Amino acid sequence: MESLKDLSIYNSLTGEKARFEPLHAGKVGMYVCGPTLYSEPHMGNMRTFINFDLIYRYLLKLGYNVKYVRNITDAGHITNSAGEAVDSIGKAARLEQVQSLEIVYKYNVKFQELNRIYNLLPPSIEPTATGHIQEQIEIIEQIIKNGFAYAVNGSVYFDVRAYSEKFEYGILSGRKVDELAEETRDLNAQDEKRFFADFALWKKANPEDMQIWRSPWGDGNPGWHIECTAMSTKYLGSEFDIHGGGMDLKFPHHEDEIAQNCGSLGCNPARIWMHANMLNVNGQKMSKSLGNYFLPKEIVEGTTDVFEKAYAPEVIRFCMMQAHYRSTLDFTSDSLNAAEKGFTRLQDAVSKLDHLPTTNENTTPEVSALIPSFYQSMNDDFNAPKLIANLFEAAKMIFAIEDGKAFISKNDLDELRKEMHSFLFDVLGIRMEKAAGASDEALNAAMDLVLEMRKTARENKDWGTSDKIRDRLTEAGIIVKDGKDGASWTVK
RNA sequence: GGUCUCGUGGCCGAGCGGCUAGGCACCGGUCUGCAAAACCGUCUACUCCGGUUCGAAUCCGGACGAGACCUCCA
Repeated sequence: MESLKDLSIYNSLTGEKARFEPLHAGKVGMYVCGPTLYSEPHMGNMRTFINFDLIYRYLLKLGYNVKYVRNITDAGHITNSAGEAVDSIGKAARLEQVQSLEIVYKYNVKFQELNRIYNLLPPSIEPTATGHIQEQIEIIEQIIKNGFAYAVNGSVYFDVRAYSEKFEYGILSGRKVDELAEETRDLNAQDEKRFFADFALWKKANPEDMQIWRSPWGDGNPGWHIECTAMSTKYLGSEFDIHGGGMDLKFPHHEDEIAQNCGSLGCNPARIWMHANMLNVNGQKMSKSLGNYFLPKEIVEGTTDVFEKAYAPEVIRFCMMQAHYRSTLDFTSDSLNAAEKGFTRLQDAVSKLDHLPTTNENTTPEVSALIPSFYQSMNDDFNAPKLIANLFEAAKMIFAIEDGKAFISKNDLDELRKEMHSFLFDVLGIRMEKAAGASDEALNAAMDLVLEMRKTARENKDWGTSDKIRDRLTEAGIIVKDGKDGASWTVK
């Protein structure tokens, strides 16, 4: 059984899959870059968070005691390479004529609501950048003390050249310091920096900034990358197991985090770096200008023009789980509809688990192989699509058992039910509640009566009445289906 | 321009050197008063050109194509 817990993880740092060995037996420290709350997270953001939720859930499933830290960026990102002040949060706040704290709070409430809708487990801690200004200042002081940063006119920059004499800048993204100059498109940003690749740790305040803090270098605000270094260190220590985020954060954000950690504490913060891939919509990266941009809530409510109909959050999550976290995923009406259909099939099979015939004979070998396959798939770098294929195999076997073409013992059935539920609900995080309609008792009672009358009509071969009831109900939005065990209905 | 991914059947997507996932659609069948649904079965792909190998979708080289990052971005 122990081999069932032999997890391998792909490490972006090495470009290889390796057996996972936690730094401290039985415990995992994981840090994931969370949302920047100057707007509502879009569907692409959600995919990353959902993927790390899956990873968190599987680590828990394997019995690890996981400390999962996902930060909230609520301090403005300060500079771009051109050296212009870009205080995203302040900008959005002024636009909407409110205080920055107010806008961050507003979007945080929305973000937490999305977490519930999409069934994400709450992380162990969700620390905010603004709540850790002091820690950030202390890290910056340490980096200066170690000789890897310098202060200029109230700002502090990381000294990439000094750093690269002792450490390797670019180990994560495969960049070479000497080559960085050639690949930078904009070379106008020299201004205060000694070297074009240097990046801000602390930026002097502009008069129009909405968020300003005091520091040893004067009033200002922290650089974009330093908050993660400060918070990961505070909650997980100088070195921990897993650091994750979206692919687009690999450079410069994560590269600079490594530099800051090495520059202050002498080591790479994480043993394993994991990067989740992007979500495409209709073959292209989600973008407002392409018209394929939508919010996680809009697709659930059917209020986006990108798709013709609404999709349940479980269906969206299921669709996402059918692609590996390291692959790009394309959302189209076809892929979503396919996921919806498949999800229903799996749902049917799972519900049959509760009243499946068992035998005293041996369980069919194909059925016995099911549970180990679930673990093997997930142990292979969290291969959820493969797990789902295994679950469909299980569905097929469940139908076969029902038809008497395969067999399962009582004990094995109990075990299969337990593990299928666990992988579906706990690991994939997919809810399988009964479809809507069941909540309205009056409607249920009325439908029971109508279907009973129709049943009588059918027994009398009164097809006219029978079909009239079905057609009128269809018009009213209620679909009636005649099965072997009588008629069933769903609201559509 | 630089760095790096990737190119799988009608569509979405696993695969990491031999045993050729899975879902959806299509088609065929079972069931059914009809319809729908459901279940069963079928369909055998790997951008192109070289190379390595007994054997390649899978490794190497090249071409073409797509995308990401280099600038706020999950």
